[in-house]
Amino acid sequence: MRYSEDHKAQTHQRIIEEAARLFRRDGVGATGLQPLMKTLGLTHGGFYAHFKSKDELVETALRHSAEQLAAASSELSLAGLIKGYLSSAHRANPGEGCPLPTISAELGQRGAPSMTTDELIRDRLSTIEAGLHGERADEQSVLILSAMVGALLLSRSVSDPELSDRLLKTTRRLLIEQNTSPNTA
Amino acid sequence: MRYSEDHKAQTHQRIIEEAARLFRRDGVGATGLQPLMKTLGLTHGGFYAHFKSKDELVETALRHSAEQLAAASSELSLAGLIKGYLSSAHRANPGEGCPLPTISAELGQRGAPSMTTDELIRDRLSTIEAGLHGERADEQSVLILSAMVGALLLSRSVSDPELSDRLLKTTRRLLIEQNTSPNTA
DNA sequence: TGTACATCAGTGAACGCGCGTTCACTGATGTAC
DNA sequence: TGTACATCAGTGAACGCGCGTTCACTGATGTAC
Repeated sequence: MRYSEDHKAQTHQRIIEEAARLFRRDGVGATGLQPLMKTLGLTHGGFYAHFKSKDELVETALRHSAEQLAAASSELSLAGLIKGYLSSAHRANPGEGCPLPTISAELGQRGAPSMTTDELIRDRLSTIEAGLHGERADEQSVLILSAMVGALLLSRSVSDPELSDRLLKTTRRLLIEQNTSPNTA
Repeated sequence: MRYSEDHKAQTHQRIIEEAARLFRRDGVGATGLQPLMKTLGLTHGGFYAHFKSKDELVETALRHSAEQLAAASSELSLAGLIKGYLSSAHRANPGEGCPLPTISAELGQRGAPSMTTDELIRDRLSTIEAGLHGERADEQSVLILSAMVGALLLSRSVSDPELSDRLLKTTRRLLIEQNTSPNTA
């Protein structure tokens, strides 16, 4: 069956979006192409009309996640960025959130670290740095990003909800106190 | 064949140690029981004389990693702990290092977060807190642990060695500067 | 001391399963005449 | 305007593979007599 002009482009985009969600929520290795395509109401064979391999989809989906996140946080103040990143909502929805705590370990272990991770991290560092005032903003931005990623990762890995809250909220409060002036928060 | 008295206990321990290494280096999902047993010069069927399931081994190996790490860092000052954690050696050898940056995301995604992760995190927080002097040592310890885990994770996920170094070394320097007095470092 | 038997860590084939990937095919639509 | 043909996104069976797990078996050693 032949479809309307932009039908393929739409399907292509739907695959990327669903993959970006599942890769972050369940992990890359734990996400099969067959279940992924089924979720979209398609059969798995058709996947290869859109992507050369699963690896190519991983790369594309990671880039999509990065762009989506960049767009969502571009208007925020530094305090707003930290609040959103270290929020219960972000913790509860890894599929819609930052890919760094969820899939960067796996990508590193795969032995094929992509440039996209580098770009994502550099972007994040620039955004944070732009919201800082001190002399060593470039250095402090590294500490802030590391703490945000680490705190979110740990808060999701823990089974005790109180410990999870403590990790998330304490990091959030200290980062805001130590890096933003009260009136701009 | 029947072996000497403690032979089984020795094999049991060898499985745990190799698993702890491979789970951290390659990930839990990417580590098969068949290759694991082969590495030890055994066949895969014998695995079930030692463990009920792979999940049980995961739990046991994680606990082993945690205890090993606790022992290795018990004598260190806070500055020493931070230096060792955010060192090139630790970055280069995930199999011998902290399990938090390597497998906690995967354990969280599996949906079966274990109490062992909680214990490991609480232990680490206590150790860090004991090395701090200010009033809010309990809060600051959370920030420090988050930053250490995040920085190590990111430094391993990146493809540009310069960016990796920047993440590792900047976080190390700032954490030490901001949390230890010069004479005790 | 010598022999028969019990033990059980480890063997290796087999199980069903889901994985990523390939490929001959389908059939609705667009194009050519 | 009506018909023949080309296109190609999507179908679904099949491929080899490695996974976790099961199980009947092996055979060196310890124990019982």
